[in-house]
Amino acid sequence: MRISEAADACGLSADTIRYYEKSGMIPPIRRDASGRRRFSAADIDWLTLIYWLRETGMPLRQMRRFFTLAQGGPETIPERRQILTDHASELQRRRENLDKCDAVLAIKIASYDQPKPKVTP
Amino acid sequence: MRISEAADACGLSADTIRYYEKSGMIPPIRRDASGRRRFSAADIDWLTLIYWLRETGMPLRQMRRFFTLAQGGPETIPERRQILTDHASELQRRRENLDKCDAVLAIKIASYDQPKPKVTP
DNA sequence: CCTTGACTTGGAGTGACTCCAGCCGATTAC
DNA sequence: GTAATCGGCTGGAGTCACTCCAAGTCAAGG
Repeated sequence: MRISEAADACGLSADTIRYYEKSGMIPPIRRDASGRRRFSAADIDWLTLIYWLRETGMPLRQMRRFFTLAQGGPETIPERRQILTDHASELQRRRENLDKCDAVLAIKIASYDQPKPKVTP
Repeated sequence: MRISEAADACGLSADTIRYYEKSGMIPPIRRDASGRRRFSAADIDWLTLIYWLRETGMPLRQMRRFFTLAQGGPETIPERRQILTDHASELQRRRENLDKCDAVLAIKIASYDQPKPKVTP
């Protein structure tokens, strides 16, 4: 797979993939004879996970940590699991924020329908 | 109210409030004799709305647009309402993303518990 | 009067991209 | 066969939304 196909497959842009490779959040991608990246299915899997972590706001620092651990052996699994479960709790917090914001928006929008509530009309 | 109190009240940092004032997303705040900002209750209300919009990822460009409209008369209400309802749909999209990411995380976490599914053992 | 602490400004630094110039190699068009 | 086009390469500049800092002002407390 070439970078444009990889980008389509995982949802990240080609620029972002190159940037992630440069900054060590994904393994160095294999190159063909003319120096172009060729992505394996495993690369795509990794990029897809990264895509979802990013999409829900995981900082790159933490992704990098996760990647470094994944390079190590299975003894790093507990910490990897911890990072993912921590992120899952973060998602819960975000969901609550969305709810709160929904409420604020609903109140604000409603206030446009009843623009000036008179005091004892 | 002074800036530190305003920051506590709305959830934004003092630096962020100053930045938002500089870049025209909130009205210029009244100053006291020695040039310090004094925040009214209306200022805090505005900042609190801004806080929730930002917290759920509204770009500053759009907040600025919304603020500019709010400076205008009630004839800008339809567009203001539109911005808020658009943002509410965006929140819905984000909520779906969170769900999707939850699923991806659950699968990944589960894979640590059953690390190597043997093919017909 | 001196210190402390909260505030002011302008400007530099950061994270995470995003875009672009200028180059190279492969494919297609004539 | 060679010209044009396409996709990809690198390094570096630009952007967005802060965040931090230096250097200065001002007010209150001891």
